[in-house]
Amino acid sequence: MSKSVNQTKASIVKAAISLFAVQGFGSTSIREIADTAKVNSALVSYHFKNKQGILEWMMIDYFEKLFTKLQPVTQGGEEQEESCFQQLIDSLDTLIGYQAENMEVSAIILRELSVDSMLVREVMSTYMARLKAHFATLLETGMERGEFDCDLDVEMQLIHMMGGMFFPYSNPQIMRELFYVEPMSPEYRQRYIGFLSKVWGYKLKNDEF
Amino acid sequence: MSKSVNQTKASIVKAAISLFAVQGFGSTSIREIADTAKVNSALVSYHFKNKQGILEWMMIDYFEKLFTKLQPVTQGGEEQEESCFQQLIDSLDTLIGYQAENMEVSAIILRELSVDSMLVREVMSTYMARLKAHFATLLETGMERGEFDCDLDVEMQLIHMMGGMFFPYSNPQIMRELFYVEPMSPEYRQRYIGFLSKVWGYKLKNDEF
DNA sequence: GTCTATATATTGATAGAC
DNA sequence: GTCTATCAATATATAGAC
Repeated sequence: MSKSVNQTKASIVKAAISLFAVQGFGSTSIREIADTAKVNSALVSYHFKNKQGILEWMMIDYFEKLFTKLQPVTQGGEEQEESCFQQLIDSLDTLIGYQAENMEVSAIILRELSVDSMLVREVMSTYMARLKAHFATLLETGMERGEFDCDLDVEMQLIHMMGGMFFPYSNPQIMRELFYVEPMSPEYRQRYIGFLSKVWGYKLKNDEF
Repeated sequence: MSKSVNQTKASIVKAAISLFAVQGFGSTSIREIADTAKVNSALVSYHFKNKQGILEWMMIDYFEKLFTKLQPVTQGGEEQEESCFQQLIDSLDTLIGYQAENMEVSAIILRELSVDSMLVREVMSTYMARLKAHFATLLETGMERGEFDCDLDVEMQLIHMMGGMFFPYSNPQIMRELFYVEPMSPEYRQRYIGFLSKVWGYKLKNDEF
């Protein structure tokens, strides 16, 4: 019985992550990755077929693990279950925490999602669509239940919400050098969730005031 | 008297923009740019020194023109001048409009700002810092004047605001394929500004209710 | 699974003629 | 400013031994 993930394969991925993160996918060569991982460069082709194969593996692994952590939305009818507001905050917290724990991969993926390729389109139509659906469901059922303000454009709320969640992990350098915050730290996560709770507190329906 | 910007130089930039946008800076070669621009590849080195030189030219040109359009904040003491809230909305509208008019370059810059290089650090410490200062001033003076809710974390508001503004232009593909909106269109701009006005309307101090 | 060796193509960049 | 010609470096990818 061998290790579930090959040691060489793991070290290639690890090296690729650190290189892609600082200099970008396109500016990184297979040889560079192999050297950093201290493995023979031919092994990259063996394990991943080509450079894009590493990125593909990285993206799938990232999203599969993410969806393991995201609790499915409880839409069930009756009492005692969590409010949509609470579920929303929990989901945001999970997503932010996950991005913080995987800063480099998060940044790589968000960056590479802005280029045009077959791989990107596939990730977009599967994982990103699933992620959007998750938050859309929360927002919509929350509105049906009267938990949220129905006056606001739902799609715009989603866009604004996603922007707010992704941006700090898409451009951590901006966070660090411009705002002097470390998006990787638990403090940031807590601060951000606190901020969101407060902002949305204002948007809850009247009886919340 | 010759043209202020060399024709060849302009066509190289134009070609580089379309290539960088779809396949990324690192995955684009000088030859590819030259071929697309239908100019000799040696001219790229002549006009821009190297590939990074094109990106540098692109960034400087982009930000210089942006700051031409952004109205300086009027902090002056007395009446009759615009409210900070209105100035904020105006600035956001300008920035969003500018990004929409320069979709490809906006996406390229936001993407490349997430890699680590000397150029990026310089752009960050000059232009991005200036942009942050612009919005920070608006928010802070607005709070001093009692136009905004002072309970909210200012820095977090800035971060969230920037995220919301940049994200759609950083990842236009997500907007198109996930939300079915075209961030380049004037409709989107209007819709987004309308949304923001409404959201912040809730956060204005009490006498606004 | 890992290595050596290598084929083949592409890269960025420049020297020098026009 | 523009071109041709070219170099040296580096790229990806594979065949075949171990």
